[in-house]
Amino acid sequence: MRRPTLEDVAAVARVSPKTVSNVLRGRPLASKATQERVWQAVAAVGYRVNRAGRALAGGGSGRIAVVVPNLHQPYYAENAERLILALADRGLTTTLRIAPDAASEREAVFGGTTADADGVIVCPHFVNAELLGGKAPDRPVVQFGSLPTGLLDTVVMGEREGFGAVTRHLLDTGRRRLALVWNATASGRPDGRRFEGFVEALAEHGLEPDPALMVAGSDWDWRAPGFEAMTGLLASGAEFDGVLCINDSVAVGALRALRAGGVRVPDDVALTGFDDTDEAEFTVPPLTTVSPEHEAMVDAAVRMLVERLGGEAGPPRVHRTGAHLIPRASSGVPR
Amino acid sequence: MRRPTLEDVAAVARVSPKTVSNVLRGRPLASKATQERVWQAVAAVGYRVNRAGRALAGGGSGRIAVVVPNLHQPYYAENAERLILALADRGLTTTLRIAPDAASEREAVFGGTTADADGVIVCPHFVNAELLGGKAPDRPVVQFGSLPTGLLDTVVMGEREGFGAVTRHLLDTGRRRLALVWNATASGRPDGRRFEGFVEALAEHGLEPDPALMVAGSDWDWRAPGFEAMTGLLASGAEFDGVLCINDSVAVGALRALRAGGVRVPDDVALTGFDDTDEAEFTVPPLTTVSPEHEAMVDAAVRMLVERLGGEAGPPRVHRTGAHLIPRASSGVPR
DNA sequence: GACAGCTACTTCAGCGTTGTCAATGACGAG
DNA sequence: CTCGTCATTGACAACGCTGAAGTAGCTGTC
Repeated sequence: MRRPTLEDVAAVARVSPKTVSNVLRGRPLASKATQERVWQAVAAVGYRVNRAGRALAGGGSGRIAVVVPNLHQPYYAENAERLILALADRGLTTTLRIAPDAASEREAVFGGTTADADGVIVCPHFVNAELLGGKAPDRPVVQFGSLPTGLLDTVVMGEREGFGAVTRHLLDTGRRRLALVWNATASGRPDGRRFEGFVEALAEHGLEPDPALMVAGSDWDWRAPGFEAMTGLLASGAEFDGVLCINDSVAVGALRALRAGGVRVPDDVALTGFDDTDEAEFTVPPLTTVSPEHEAMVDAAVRMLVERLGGEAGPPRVHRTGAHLIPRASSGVPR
Repeated sequence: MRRPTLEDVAAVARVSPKTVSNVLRGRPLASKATQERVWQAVAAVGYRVNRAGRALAGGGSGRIAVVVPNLHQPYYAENAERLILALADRGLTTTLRIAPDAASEREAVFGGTTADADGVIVCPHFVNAELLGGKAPDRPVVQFGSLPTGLLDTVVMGEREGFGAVTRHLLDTGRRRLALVWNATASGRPDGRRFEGFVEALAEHGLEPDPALMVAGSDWDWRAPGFEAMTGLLASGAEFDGVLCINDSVAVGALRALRAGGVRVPDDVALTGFDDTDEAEFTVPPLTTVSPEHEAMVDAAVRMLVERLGGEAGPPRVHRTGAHLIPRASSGVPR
């Protein structure tokens, strides 16, 4: 019951193994008639390419490494799922690499443990120009989200416009004292494109961010830090009628803290997240959030990767996608 | 800048490539001194094994396929994460295959699209003896959870005892009219080991399941079906003071339905889940659940797989793990 | 002192595929 | 009718690694 090889197909199609190989790779070298015969033979013997052989001979492994910091945060799990399925549609298998720290993320991008992949899509938690050491990897790597480094093809989400939109949404519904629950940043203050969107939207209403209302959890953007940060904010005695969280998971943590503190959402305080993860739809109350247009992001990432795999040269590209508000009950009109 | 091969290492260590290979594979054929020299040479040239070459030559690819129905359900995402990390600890890379339907799950187990993996760990949604066609695959496959088929090494969680424990917990805290929110089953009625645990625990208190209190969502065990099912139960006008859900995701959906219906948790109704996923800790109120002892399950699965990869023969084994109650506020004592 | 039985290696062929380049045949031009 | 050209296809040698089957050199044995 040996697995059929190119040679078996060749015997049936009455051509050389090399011709079978050419047909399979879609090379326009064989005549129509030969191609036809080869495909029939492939079906007849039930041939499937041996990736190891192909990889050894230099034809590529057909394998893509998807790199995420973890899978327990829905944001990463859901993106990994979308990417894996989209890659599978193109006939590419996925090696999923969990890189929980900067060193392993860097290593995964450059290829130590993912050396057998033809390309990489990294959902970065750490990547930046410094981490990359200013060097571009020697195979196609697409960065999925976060800030472009100028070194990698990058898909960026509509962070500024999205966060601006949700900020305006709160302002438009009468909220004025807006708190921010962020992840830990190097500077100790909220930063990044989302923060810019926030500041811009406030400015349109003649407002400025209030440092007393900006809090961050410990080192990771996740539910527990959101809970901690909000608990701290409540304890500070600060007054606010709206809370914008850097993402949905943080918002879920913050929501629990608000409820534990006896604060009603949305009656006393409006709450919002970002990312449009599945969990946001099933919180109580359902969470207003921002959709980064996942489909468009995944499409762009896979398309760019495939183009590079196909030999496309040129400087790193940046694909920008939009973002739109998903209003739900957590930001309902206050009484 | 060619990637170093066995031959490069061999040249430095002044031995044959084959000896280097033997040392790398841990074969006790070389002398201590030679082994030492080889390892130094490996470090010196920065050698990393070429998996394609090894796989072609028959030495195995060092790659394991982890098969899950999806990654958007936290149960699967969290298990995938644990499995991938545990496999990585053993030097095994993971191909993550998302198999959303029975056909692709079967195909992934038998090896069509995962042919290049040395072994498989499948978190099944469909696998059963019939689906497998009564045949065992020709490479190590470990089934992670669900019912043993007698064809695969299987890790089973403490479903019956776990569900029994949570049932007793509700009974012990005075709940008597217990509803069940299940996933869709072939029979249209709750079944399986968890259900057995439920029935047993009820019997200890001289009670029987009430068909009017058993509901199921549509075709998938997930938040929305939990919501639907609970909405239906509320609409039926049935009275109950406790709800046991087949898993945490269903419970999250049910929780939202309860809240939407103005039912207070836990004051009016106690609510419980199963699986101890991360989301259960951050619902409002936090969800009482059952921990299937993830660590033990993952350890057992990886250990069995590695043993099989190491050539261990013998009939399919079943490793049973325990389960313990994690009481939280959602099942707090009623007023 | 010839030889079996070790230990410590090496040699060799081949895994399935592909790139390179050569070979074949058909066909039109001269 | 011969020759060059183009369109097809084939032969061959890798790619990096490992299993099987060697070959030395040494020890101990009768």
